This record gives sequence, structure tokens and C-alpha cells, in this order.
Amino acid sequence: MPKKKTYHHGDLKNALINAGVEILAKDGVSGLSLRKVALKAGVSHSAPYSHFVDKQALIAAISTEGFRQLYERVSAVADEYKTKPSRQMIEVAWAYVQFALDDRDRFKVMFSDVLEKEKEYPEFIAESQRNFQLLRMIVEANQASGKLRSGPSDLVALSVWGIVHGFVMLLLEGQISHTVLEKKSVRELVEFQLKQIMLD
Amino acid sequence: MPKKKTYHHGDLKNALINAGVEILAKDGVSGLSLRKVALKAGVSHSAPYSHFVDKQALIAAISTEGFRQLYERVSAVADEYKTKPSRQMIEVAWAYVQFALDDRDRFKVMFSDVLEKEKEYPEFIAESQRNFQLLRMIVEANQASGKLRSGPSDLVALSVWGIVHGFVMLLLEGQISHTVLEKKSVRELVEFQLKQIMLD
DNA sequence: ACCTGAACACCGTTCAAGT
DNA sequence: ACCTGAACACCGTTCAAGT
Repeated sequence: MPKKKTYHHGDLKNALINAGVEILAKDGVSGLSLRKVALKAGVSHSAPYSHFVDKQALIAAISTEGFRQLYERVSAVADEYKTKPSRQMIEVAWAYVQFALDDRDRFKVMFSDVLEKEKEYPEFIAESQRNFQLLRMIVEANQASGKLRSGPSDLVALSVWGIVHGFVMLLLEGQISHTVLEKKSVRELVEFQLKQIMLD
Repeated sequence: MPKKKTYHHGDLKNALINAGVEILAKDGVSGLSLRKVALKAGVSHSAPYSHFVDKQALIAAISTEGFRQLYERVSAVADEYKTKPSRQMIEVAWAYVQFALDDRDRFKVMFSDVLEKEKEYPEFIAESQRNFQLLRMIVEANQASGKLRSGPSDLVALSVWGIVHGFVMLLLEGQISHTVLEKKSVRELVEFQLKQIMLD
């Protein structure tokens, strides 16, 4: 019953971000309009401009928040499997896939458009680099335990990210053929992908 | 000097597709409007509806045409290196990357949205499957020459596609860190990616 | 069958005005 | 400083009308 007039007081900015995430989940990318976001947050259609210079800036904020949550999930899983090197990499990859599947349109938005004016969203870039550094550390742990081949950890991390990200993108866009999806579960396909590049 | 009033006669449909591709190259995804496409083709803003049920259908047609061109390029390269098994896979991958880089926004469009109503665009699906079958044949040739590990060719093809597609997507979205891009050229990075999964 | 022009609902953005 | 409401340009889509 609370949170009704709550918005007007302090944190409209975050309320707009959350409203955007909800609309993304319900109506998809094409259904995300600034006016709908404002309506859902209970303010006029021009109110968002007090907090974001334009629609792109709202999307950048949604993406930045998305990367923060992705970091939480991935680092939690990496921690959980710290003592099981044989499963750590696959479980981290699986967390990434689930994150994408949980909120498909937010994930798509996180990897589209936003970066057109690179320098304009330093928080977004910082959050994205933070995620890459996390992956890099996980890769180094896997190299140390002999699960991944040696070599510059940034390049190997790019390989791992690329193979999982590519799979996710193809899956989200419906590009993976029915005959393949009938043979293997998504989880099995991720494992198959990863095994191609892992040792043992 | 010809092709001015040419449109009105026979092939407005293709003229609209071509206009769309040009706008995509010049103004990007966000600049692609049905009204601009119509204007560029020299017809009224409602004329496109005689050929496409809605904007999605035009985008589907642009994507389908894109897949056709991708097929031409990839199959030409695969043919060219048919007698050099050691280079065929990398050159095919490089052709894919170049295709994406040549027309970034068209490539993005080819892998976004369109498939939301799956069954609605049978030509798109057919063309996309045709590309996958081509890749599968290339993979089988590479398995035969010992460049790729054995296993179900559709799954291995998915691996190869995923690793290259993931790299391209991350590159297009500016997600590959500057420090990595300073160390290696795009071509070298593609080779590095591919080597992770290839034998020898 | 193919195309036009008016019309409608919706959108991003700006700006003068209010608190 | 933050928000509202009117206004403007642009958009997707529909439809009656023209050829």
C-alpha cells in the first residue's frame, strides 16, 4: 500500500530506471517509450528530462544497472565454485546465460545502441570493464588449475566471453535450428560450447 | 540518368528494400523509418503498404536479402580455399567479420527483432537455414582434413558460428577493451578466437 | 492492382511557467 | 531544483479515393 506518492519526493531517477526495466520485460524493446516510463512512474511525460538528457541516457542507465546485477550474479557463482575448479567455468557461463534468458530484452538493450557515443556514458563503460576484469580473474584461476590453456588472460577471457555471448545471442534471436534444440537442452549446448575451448 | 520514374512501373518492392539498406548504412537503425524509405524511393509514405504488411515485414525483407548476400560471399570464399584446408576456416570467418563490418547496422538488423513472430517470415528462415547448412558443410570439410575435431557437424558448426558471431557482436557494440584492440588487429583477434577451437 | 492524401494515435524533445 | 502542460516535428498505420 505504500509507494504511491513516494516518487515525487526523492528518487524519481531510480524509479524511472525500474519502470523502464519492467516495461522492457513486459512490452519488449519496441514497447519502451519515455512517455510510458514516465506514466508508470506517475509523473508527466517531460519529467524524465530533469534526470536524463534524452532517451539514450535512460537506456544507458538501465544498461549500467544491468551490468551491476550481472556482476553480482557472476561473482557470487564464481565464489560458490571457487573450490571446484572443474565446474567453476561452466557454472559462471550458465549464470550468464540465465541472466540473459531471465530478461531477454534488457540483455539485448545492454548490448545494443548505447555505446554509439562512447565517451558519453563513463559509468556504463566502467561497469562493463569491471565485468570484464571479473571474467579475467576467473579465467586466470581456471588457467592456474589447468582447465584453460595458458596465454594472455585478456585474450583468453575474450574467447570465453565470445563463445558464450555468441551462443546466447544466436539463441535469443531464434537462430539456433530446431533440430539442434531438440537434441540437446540449452544447458547441454552451453557445456558443449565451452568444452570446445577447455582442457581435459 | 535513368532510374528515376523507373520505380512506379514494376519493382517498387525491391526499390524499397534497397532504399532501406542505404538508409541503414547512412543513418543507422534508429534512422530507419518507413516514411524515409518511401521518400527515398520517390513514392508516398503509404505506398510501402502495397508491398509490405508493416515495417517489420520490410525489415524482414532487408534481412533476408542480407542473408542471401552473406551466402554468396561465404560460399565464394569457401570455394576459393577449397584446396587449402589450412586456411579455409579462417578465411570464411574473416569474410563473415568483414560482412558485418561493411554494413554494421544491416548486420545488427539481421540479428535482431525480426524473428519475434517466428513463422511469419518463411523466406527469412529458409535463407538463414541455408546459411547454416553451408557452414555445416564447410565444417565437415574441415573435420575431414583434420582441422576441426570430430563430432556432430551441426553442433560443431554452432560452436564455430557462436565463437565468431560472439566476437563480432562484442566488437560492433564496442565491448572489446581498448587495451586488447591496441595489442592485436581485428584480423589477429579473429584468428586467435578460431585457433582456440581448431586442431594442429 | 497499385498508389495518394488526409487522418489518427503515439512518440521524443523543447520550453515557458509553476512550486 | 524539480516538475507540468502546451507545442512541434516526426513516426507507423488505416482508409477512402483515385488510376
